[in-house]
Amino acid sequence: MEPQKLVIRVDNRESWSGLTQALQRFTSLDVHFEDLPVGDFLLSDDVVVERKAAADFVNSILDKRLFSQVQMMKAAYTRAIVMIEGDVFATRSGILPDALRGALSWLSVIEGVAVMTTKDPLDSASTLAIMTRHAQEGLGYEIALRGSKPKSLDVLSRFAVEGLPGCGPSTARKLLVHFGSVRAVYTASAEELLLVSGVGKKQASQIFEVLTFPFNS
Amino acid sequence: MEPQKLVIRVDNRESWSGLTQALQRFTSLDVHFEDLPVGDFLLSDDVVVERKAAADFVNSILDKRLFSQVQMMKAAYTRAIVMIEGDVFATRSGILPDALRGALSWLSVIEGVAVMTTKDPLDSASTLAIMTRHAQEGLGYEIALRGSKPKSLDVLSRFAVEGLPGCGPSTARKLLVHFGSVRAVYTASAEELLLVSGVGKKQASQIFEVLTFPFNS
DNA sequence: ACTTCCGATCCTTGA
DNA sequence: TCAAGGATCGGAAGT
Repeated sequence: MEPQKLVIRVDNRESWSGLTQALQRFTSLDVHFEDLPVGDFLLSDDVVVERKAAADFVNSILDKRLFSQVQMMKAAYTRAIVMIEGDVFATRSGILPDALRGALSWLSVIEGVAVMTTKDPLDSASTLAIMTRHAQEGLGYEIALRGSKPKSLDVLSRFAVEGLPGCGPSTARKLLVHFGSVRAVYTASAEELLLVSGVGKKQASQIFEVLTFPFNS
Repeated sequence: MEPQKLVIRVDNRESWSGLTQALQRFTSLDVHFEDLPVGDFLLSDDVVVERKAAADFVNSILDKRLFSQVQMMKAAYTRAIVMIEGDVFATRSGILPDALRGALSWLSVIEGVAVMTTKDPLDSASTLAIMTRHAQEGLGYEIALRGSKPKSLDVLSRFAVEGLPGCGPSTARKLLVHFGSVRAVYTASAEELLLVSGVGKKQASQIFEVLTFPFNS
């Protein structure tokens, strides 16, 4: 009997792309289109792929999109893969080579996100086809190797607090640890904010001002 | 005080290579030579790297060395990385492209082994230097989740509210108009949020969850 | 991601 | 005890 087709779920934003067209020509694959909350391809319930052209990859570093995207992917799925199409070092864009190496190393070594490089959309499609088979037929049981269970809310909390003036990653974390939740941070008085180390008089009043500022129309 | 040097342990078989020479010129690194039982570089007690020139990589697929080497690396260390120097698809060696893709996919998707591709020995050295720092110190700082911020109060208010899940510019504005201030939005209950047009049941509960989620560590 | 730069915060001093 | 100084940290902007 004919082997059952593998289902690959593709985000609607990718539906027009050449890659996706190529993907549909694989008889082994059943291509479904959906609105994926994060990522571009779902190879199984556990494996998500974000695909970026080389230039996009560089841009997503520069504007910091990459980092939040990766955090979301890790939060939502047990295995996250970034697929880079083309040569990132060839995109002359003023970015330091060490910044690129840093980003790639960060993905692999720190975040544990697999990086897959491809030559062009056709290569990407072929690679996705194979990865889909591996993800669905080759994994089966050993998903356990990602240690801690994902906590997307931690990321979202930090994201929310980093919206405050003068709050970067470090101060955001301190505030959350001190107050215990986003809501507690946002209901704090200027004096309470002042108690957090790293937050001085000036910053405390700036934050408080934003929180209580009466919004006009 | 001066930061302590990072120790990278290099297998003796690699000691003569151009890569290793380049590695020794990094002032941040302290290069130790040893007889490593498996792999070519130890970035920390947990992270091992096997470095292969593109042609070697292809050969190790053909004669099945790759499979056992990876198994041994995984057995001995918690994180294994394969560094491929050069373009594997450029090595005309009769191997089918799909066999290469299969091997790369197998490493990433099934074995959970990170694959790092580099252009040449110098690129490899720079990459190893950065990976070593990441393996031993992590980033050493935290990365920002958002890009740069606006400065005027009303824009700042919107910006703060846009940190909530599913809140773009439009929804943020509606929430602010409805509640009157950032603080009021952040103290709202799920039911109150639901009253705002554009916010449905699902989004209301998501928002509420982020607000009240107890932050860990 | 990395680098550089600047201002705020914090910490030490010494009167 | 507190103010002024300098060392340190964290955020912003640019590549």
